[in-house]
Amino acid sequence: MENEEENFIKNFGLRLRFLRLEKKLSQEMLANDANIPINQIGRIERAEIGTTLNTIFKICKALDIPVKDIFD
Amino acid sequence: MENEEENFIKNFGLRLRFLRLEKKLSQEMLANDANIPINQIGRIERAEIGTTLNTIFKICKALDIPVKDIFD
DNA sequence: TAACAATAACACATATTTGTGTTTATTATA
DNA sequence: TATAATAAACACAAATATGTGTTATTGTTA
Repeated sequence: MENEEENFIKNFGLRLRFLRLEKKLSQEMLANDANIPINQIGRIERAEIGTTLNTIFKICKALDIPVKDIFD
Repeated sequence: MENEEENFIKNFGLRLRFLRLEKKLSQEMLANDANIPINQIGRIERAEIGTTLNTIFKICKALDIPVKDIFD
């Protein structure tokens, strides 16, 4: 049985990866657009961290999607 | 001219407060339900901090709403 | 007014994320 | 194979959030 919170973080990471690839962006390109470190995208996608509102906002802006869409 | 990220954090706080009051919960009651410190709710509502995925998940679960609803 | 509940506003140690850099795997392509 | 592009994995300091506690302020009600 999985931990609920960990599962949420993992799903968030998978969703981010899906949306990023959908736009045909590399982690590096997205990181540059969002003005965050290159490694940060990978850490989030691999669910190593539970990122913050600031980073979520910057990423969604770079992906050109409403923030709520990343929680679908 | 407002900073976009700060504005996002502020809106998140206002939205949380609205949803909490809608359910007629005090900060303390919500904090207990979400199993987070009492002060944390206030800090988020006042936009003192840009909270993390973990806390967002716990709060939304306590409010009994999908996470995406807090980003409307 | 007095008493109470709720929130704000502090302080401080701990935990986590962020930012920066480097190195190693992996994947795709010529 | 060889090369390049991409991603993973690692380390570490700095910044921020969390967790805990206390005190002050605000709002409501008797």
